[in-house]
Amino acid sequence: MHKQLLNDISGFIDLSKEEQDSFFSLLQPRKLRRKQYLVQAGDACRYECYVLKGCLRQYYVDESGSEHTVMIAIENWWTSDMYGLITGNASLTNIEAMEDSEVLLIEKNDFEKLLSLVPKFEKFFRIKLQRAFVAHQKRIIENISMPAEQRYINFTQQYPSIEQRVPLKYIASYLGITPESLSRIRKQLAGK
Amino acid sequence: MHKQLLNDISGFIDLSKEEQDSFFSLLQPRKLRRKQYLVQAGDACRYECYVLKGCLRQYYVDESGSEHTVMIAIENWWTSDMYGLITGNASLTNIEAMEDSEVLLIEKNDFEKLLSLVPKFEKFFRIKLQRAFVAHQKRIIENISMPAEQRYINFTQQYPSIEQRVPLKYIASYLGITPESLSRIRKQLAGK
DNA sequence: CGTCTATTTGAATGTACTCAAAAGCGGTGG
DNA sequence: CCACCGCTTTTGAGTACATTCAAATAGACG
Repeated sequence: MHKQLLNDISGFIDLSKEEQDSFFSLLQPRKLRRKQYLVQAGDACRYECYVLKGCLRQYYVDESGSEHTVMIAIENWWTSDMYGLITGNASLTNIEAMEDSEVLLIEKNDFEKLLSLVPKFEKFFRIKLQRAFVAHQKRIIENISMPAEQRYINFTQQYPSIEQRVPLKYIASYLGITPESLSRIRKQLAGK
Repeated sequence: MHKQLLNDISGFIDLSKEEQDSFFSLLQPRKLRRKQYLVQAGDACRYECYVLKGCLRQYYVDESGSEHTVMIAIENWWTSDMYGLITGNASLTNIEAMEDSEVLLIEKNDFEKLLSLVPKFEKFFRIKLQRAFVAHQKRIIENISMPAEQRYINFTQQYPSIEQRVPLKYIASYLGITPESLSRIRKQLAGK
């Protein structure tokens, strides 16, 4: 069961049968419909979430009401409103399914229990977070140093075939540009 | 000794006297002159670095030779080229002292040793990385959703009095704008 | 004091934005 | 199965913001 997730984990730490079982016992499978929220800004973020199937987006809504895509999580990604999760405060972002999806949830308390009961998971998430750190720095560098066209090209390489799954307007908002600008950039690139 | 660092750590984990000592034994104090490199892009990143005093900047140099400031690390911050550190590959960024500085270094191998010998440090760095995760997401949101003027205002609030310490051109490159644009933004704001 | 670097200012250019409207696409119900 | 509706994407025109390049001014350091 949950072979996907186990594969992911065993790339970094070795779990005994018992550790696996106690981990799995904390996981709550859930199906999400397209457009269904996993987290809404303002609510507490109660879960860490692993995507088995489908596609979620995390987005921030600014004062003027515009949405800004923080993260696109596909199969085998972890997602949550990290701010809400670690502070216990209201979440800053929304997380919504863009396709009918299947996820595994770990409740905040269970997550903390897991970390203290099976310290190997401290290592696992530390490593995951280090990689996220590098990925975030990369995205920041791109944002501050590259024009939108180049950021779009990089995006399509990082998420191959995602354009067939996700409305372009969300990609635009991930890149920090308007849908109109993305449309023009794509037209531009098509003519090459 | 190293009270600063101990304070920081004890906010998150409790260390026994022995654990403290074994931790401190791994730390290498180093003084850096202004403009001295701690890491150069292309070299291996051998250290995790804690800033006791002074101010460092981490920056990326693109193909056209422009510098882009990824991070500004002042007192009590940790810094390193995380990519180089976790992969063992050549560093992607430079880290340079902007003031004469004092830092504590942990060699890559010692760092890994520490994590396996004293698992509490897994927790400590996991928590640090979670906070960095949130901070990075915040910066990404700002980059994709706010005009340069607002990003600059936020920056001055996040790093109060840093403008007295750091040349403006590095702040501009942190914000992803040219020094000329920052100059105009500041002029603009001054007239309010 | 002089030199080197950082910052400011100006003018022209370019990139991305807004607002408005048209075209395309997908799903639903008759 | 087609027609319609709502949402996404494209296109156009005008505007705003930030850039480039060049030059002047100001500051810091030896």
